[in-house]
Amino acid sequence: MARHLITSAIPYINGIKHLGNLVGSQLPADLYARYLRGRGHDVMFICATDEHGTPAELAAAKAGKPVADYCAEMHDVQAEIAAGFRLSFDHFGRSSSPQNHALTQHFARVLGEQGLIREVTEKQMYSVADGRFLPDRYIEGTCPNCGYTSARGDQCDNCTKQLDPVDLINPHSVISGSTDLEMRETKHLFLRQSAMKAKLADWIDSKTDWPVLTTSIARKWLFDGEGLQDRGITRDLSWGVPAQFEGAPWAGMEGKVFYVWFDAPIEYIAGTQEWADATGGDWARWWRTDKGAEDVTYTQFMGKDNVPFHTLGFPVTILGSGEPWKLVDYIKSFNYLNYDGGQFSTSRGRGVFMDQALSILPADYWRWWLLSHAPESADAEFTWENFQSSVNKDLADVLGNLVSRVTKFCNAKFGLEVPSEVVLGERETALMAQFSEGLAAYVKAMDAIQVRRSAEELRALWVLGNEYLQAAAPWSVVKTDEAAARGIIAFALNLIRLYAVLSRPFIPDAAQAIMTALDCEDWSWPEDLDTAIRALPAGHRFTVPENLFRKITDEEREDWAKRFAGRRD
RNA sequence: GGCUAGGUAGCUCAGCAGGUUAGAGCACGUGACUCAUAAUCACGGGGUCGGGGGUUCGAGUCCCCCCCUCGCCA
Repeated sequence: MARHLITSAIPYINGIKHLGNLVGSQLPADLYARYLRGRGHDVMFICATDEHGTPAELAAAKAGKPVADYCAEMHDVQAEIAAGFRLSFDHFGRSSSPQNHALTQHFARVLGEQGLIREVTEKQMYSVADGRFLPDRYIEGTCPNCGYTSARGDQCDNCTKQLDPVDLINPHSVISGSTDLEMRETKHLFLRQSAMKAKLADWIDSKTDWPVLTTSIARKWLFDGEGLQDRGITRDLSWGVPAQFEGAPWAGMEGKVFYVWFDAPIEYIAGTQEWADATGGDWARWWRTDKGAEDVTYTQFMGKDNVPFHTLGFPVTILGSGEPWKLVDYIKSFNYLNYDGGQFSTSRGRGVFMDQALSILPADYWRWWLLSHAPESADAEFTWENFQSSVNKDLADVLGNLVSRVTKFCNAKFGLEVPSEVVLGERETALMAQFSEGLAAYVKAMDAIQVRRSAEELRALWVLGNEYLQAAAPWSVVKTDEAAARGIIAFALNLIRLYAVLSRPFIPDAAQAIMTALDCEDWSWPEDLDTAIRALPAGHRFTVPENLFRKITDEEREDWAKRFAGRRD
């Protein structure tokens, strides 16, 4: 039994995420976590909400709520939706937790003591009326380029020109509307990533088995242009981890907090501490190599936009601390999922959001499609036609119908119990050989976290069941040799139990429905097929389950395509 | 403009340490079967692997140039 630490990139707090976000990190992480648990390994699967920063403040202001209240509410909303998708986190934490406050300040202090943080004085826009410095996004004015009156301090949304706040005509504070703005000197902390460049480069070079997507992005940031740059890790906000604290190796940082990309990954650790505090568990054995984590395999999942923070920023924090923290072993990154010829868009409400998805169909339908089309080698594309045909064919026809025809046939001819012991005849032995080969391919793909390939191999196993049944034809055999027909069905029922076990990482609800119908609780992984195929003995009672999956009709498909094309209501 | 990843059957994608007639699923056609959610199974049609050069006995698979798409950066 091995020990696996798994983290998913933590979703930002300002609203409900769309399917592209889901398939880029949380869902494949869940697949892997479930698979490893299924194999009997010890798994710690951590996720959280990323709550600090400007967008959270803006979203809270828009909702007319204090930012702390807003985040608390949205965390609960996201947690509920995650549960709806059956994401099996051991803990779904919050980057605003006391644990993360303390740990982020701990890392900042240690990094400061290691000489990896420097103070930088720069000029920034200050709002006298608001009594605070304003991030670029908090300033609006008229674009000097196109005349758009609501251009932001960092960029004009109308003509997309990159701007500096001082470029704006009639600049004003987004918070108060005040035009009483002035440039003032201010001090920020920078993480000296550049000092760790060689070490990071060696580390990345040593990861020859990582996805190209991961290493190529890391190398680009390491070597592109002038190479890896130091990055500011503080911001002028009130919502966040205070940058001035007792024992801090610097002064004058009052009113500033750490920037999200610094504290967000630290939440992986703090989230585990939250779990420990809630359950009485031991977090250190997962994260401290001096306290039991030396044999932990740590895998991170994320979309490609998050790769720089996980290959450079966070490792600088971990390695630079000089303390024995567990460093990531494997980074699985994903491309983007597009929606019907364009991008998913949170701001324009284009595409399907997680809550909407669940309101239309149960989690398994989405899990199956998303995972079997995960954007691994390139950006992938969601279309309703593809979704409909995949779900109908793979889930309803290939798997669902197999379970249905076997259980119903048995009930009709022999009643609601396994009608015979499993006896491996020539046909069954041949199938077991094929199955064994297919299972090995499935396991190999899962071990390598090849998501699409895994789905393909799993489906191939389902198909074997149909091939077997079709060739064995118990419905005609029963007319001349009832004992033989009983044997075929006993074998098929046991095959179905195996499908439940093997399919659980992808479609946990359907897997449970099968097991419940079979009145079985043996979820153990079929390390030995010959034993596993006999798990349900003769006379074992079962029930005929409701159809596992329904089909998506053309009318529904057209209706949904129309509904999600534009504005989210 | 720089960089990344791509451009392979109608659709979604595999394949790429270069090597027999280029694969899968879906869709399509024919047949089988009738237990099952008009499901399943078998067989078949269909691609000059973005374009052009080159290396090689041999190239979707390596090199060069060009075109197109997506994203990141400037």
